[in-house]
Amino acid sequence: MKEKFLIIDSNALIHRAFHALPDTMQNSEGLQTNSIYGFTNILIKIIEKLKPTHVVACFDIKKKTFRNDLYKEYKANRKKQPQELYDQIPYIKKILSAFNIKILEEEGYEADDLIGSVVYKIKNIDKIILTGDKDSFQLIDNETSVLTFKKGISETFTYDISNIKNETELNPEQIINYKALRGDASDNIPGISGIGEITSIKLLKEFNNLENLYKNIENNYEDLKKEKLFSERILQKIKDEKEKAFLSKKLATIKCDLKINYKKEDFKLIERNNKELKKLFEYLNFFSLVKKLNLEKEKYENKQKEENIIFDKDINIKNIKDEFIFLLDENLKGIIYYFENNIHYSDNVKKYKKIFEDKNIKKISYNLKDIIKKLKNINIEINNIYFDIKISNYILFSGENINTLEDIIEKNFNYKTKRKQKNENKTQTLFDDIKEEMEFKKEEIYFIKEIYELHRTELIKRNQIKLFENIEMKLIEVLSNMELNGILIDKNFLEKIQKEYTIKIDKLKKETFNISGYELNLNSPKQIQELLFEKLKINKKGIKKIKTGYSTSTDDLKKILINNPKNKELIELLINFREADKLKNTYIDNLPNLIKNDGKIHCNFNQSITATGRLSSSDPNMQNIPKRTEDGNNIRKIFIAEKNKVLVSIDYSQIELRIAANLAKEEKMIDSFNKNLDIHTATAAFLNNKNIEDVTKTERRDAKSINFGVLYGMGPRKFSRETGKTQEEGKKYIEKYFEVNNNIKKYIEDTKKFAHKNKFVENIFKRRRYLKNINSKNPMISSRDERMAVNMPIQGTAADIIKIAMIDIYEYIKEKEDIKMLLQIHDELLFEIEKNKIEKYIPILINKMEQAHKFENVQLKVEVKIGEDLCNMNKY
DNA sequence: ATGAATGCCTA
DNA sequence: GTAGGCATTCATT
Repeated sequence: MKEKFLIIDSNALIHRAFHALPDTMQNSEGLQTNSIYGFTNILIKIIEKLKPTHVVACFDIKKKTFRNDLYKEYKANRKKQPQELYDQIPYIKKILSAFNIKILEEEGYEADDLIGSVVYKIKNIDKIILTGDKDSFQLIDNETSVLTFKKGISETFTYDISNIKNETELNPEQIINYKALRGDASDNIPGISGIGEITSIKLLKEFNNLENLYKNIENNYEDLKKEKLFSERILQKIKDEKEKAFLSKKLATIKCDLKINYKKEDFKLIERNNKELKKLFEYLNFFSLVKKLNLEKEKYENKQKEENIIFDKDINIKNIKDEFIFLLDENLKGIIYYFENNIHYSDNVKKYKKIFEDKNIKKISYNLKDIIKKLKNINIEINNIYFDIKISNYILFSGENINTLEDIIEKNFNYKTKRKQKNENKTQTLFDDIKEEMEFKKEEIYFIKEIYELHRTELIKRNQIKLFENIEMKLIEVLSNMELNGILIDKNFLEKIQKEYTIKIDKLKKETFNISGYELNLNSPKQIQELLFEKLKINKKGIKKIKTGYSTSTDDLKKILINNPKNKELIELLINFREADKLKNTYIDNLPNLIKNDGKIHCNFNQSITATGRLSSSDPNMQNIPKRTEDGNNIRKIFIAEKNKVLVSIDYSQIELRIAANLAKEEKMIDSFNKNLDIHTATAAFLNNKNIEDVTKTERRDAKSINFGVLYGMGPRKFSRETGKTQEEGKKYIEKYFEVNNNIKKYIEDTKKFAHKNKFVENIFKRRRYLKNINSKNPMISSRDERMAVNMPIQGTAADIIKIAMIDIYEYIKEKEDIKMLLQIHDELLFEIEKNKIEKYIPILINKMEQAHKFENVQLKVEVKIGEDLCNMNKY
């Protein structure tokens, strides 16, 4: 194996990490750890990547260096760094020792001088200098290269003999001459006044070094003046400031002749002390690093050998410190939990009622929403819902679509749980059922604890702990409550329309077959294609092409309707069949299966699915109940209020446009909202240079389409299709929109820039969305990510605002019997309130929703509707 | 049984 | 153009 010598400029890395990582990174004792973490992380990564055979870490001892004797102002401009930085250095040295990496430092010298001297002394080995600055470029030679960072500490770049000239326009040995002329503001090296980057490079290209430059200036001054390559002013300065130039050169020159009392072999990288490292990392709360070193797997395997489940005796609450990590059995009889470094099992959940209800004990688990619901069923309340790793996993890694406990464990620890192994090869059973389940849970509870610690560190590091604790964790109980509430169903009405729709659909089918001349499956796009485009030979021009031929979607059927009057009846029948069949299948036929004993439907709100922070709903999806068409809206009569109660719907008015106006600080939009104008009419007035009252219906519709379209990154093609304009007209219209709303344009551009640079975007609550294809060379793919990037901060901010409102409202209503929160439909909340209490509650609900977040420019606004069923809702 | 493809419902 | 859930058909384990 080829030998490689990694030489670390420790102080440079420590400073870099200190400023690149947030100061919120602390261990449980309050020690700031960002430098330690950054340094260690880089060290591990570089060792993995370069696989050096020898390593040394060089440190400054910064009192006064020999350079201050030469020039007392040297580095005098440097601010003293905060004490929090210096406090971290001892730990970095301890970590280096645990890695068995030699540390070099010497009074009166900088790390650079030690590096130079090591490079000079140790020959016949490839040397890589890891540093944060460019001073060490002067050391580059055939076997020495410099590895530096770009973008904080997230990317690296190697300078070596082959590329240094291209990158800096200078040879390594010219670097010190460059500093002699140009100076270095950060080190307070003076240089020659009035000579900057361009002139110094030009001078060095002409004269190569300082000595030769002065030889020429002193001997051929008049000739140089005549040549006019450099102005007389410059030449005079050079002449006048000779002393300063040579002093600067001395200051910039790395000393290479310090005595190094070691041989090459002394720097050899030997096996690290894992035990010591584990101890250090655990003290520092670096759980992700424990994992990175594969220390965790080792730990778990050892633990497994020595440990068995302890069946608990009566446990005393006082013995549970402040964290309770637990999982329940499916049948709610058993509980398995982590306590005093052992895994305990009890077959009596009820015995733990006091612990669950204790407000001082933090509850930690996976999928607490379902646990809360189960415990509620056996009359146990749970307080201090503290950490759910399903939720933390979503905040941290939502882009990866990993949601199950087994997958979260596998992702974090590269370990396949026994449950997952079993599921993958179904044939073999490890144990009998109870024993097997116990084995599975034992593993899972162990990993929940580890993941909790790891995720918590990561949330703090990314500054997302507030989002996690104040929004997502608090929402869990709210959602479990809504799911338990459910919404009442009018079974009689459901049975009635089921019969009606059966007849209606049958009739539509028969009429269709009369025209087509044969029976076909109207649900089969393939057979519809055959009928329309082959049997009837309908013109395919303008019809959307899809993988299997031509589309038969309603949109395209409507196009056919316009161009083929003779097929009008058939196409209309198909469209009507589609709508009726959809309503019957999706809503009427399925809902009865989901009604529980209380006559209600209890949908599931998923808190960890969407990419933007919204909730989603399933079984059934209560967020897509029809509304737009008359027949569709009629379906809503299925959902009713309980006796003596009403349904109250409160929805945010134009919440996304209000957010966009605030984020972009778009004056015209802000003004329109604050004057309480209809935003689409106002936009139309601006676009057409008209007064508000003169805006036509079409103009308003086009403006509405563009107002929404902009939030999604719509292009001229879609816009023209939606408004019936030509693409040319559409393009002009959009341009006009951005002229009028220039701040929106700027906001979109800035967001895209941020996304390209960081590969993620974030909303005002620090929720992130990663965009892994944003820099794809394929413009189809990269622009898709750009659109997602523009949309997420807006949609995601709206999502978090309504979550905050839900939390506030729940806090207020949770003990009350006469008001319940039933549903969230993205920008709307549905309540069920006793009829004679609506005047009491509605103003309070309005206030809590509108005050959920205070914006600087445009405030939030809601609208209220009331009704006895979801179809007939009237303005309040 | 499972998954891709198509289509349709919502904010 | 964004964000979802879900039903059906049809070809494939």
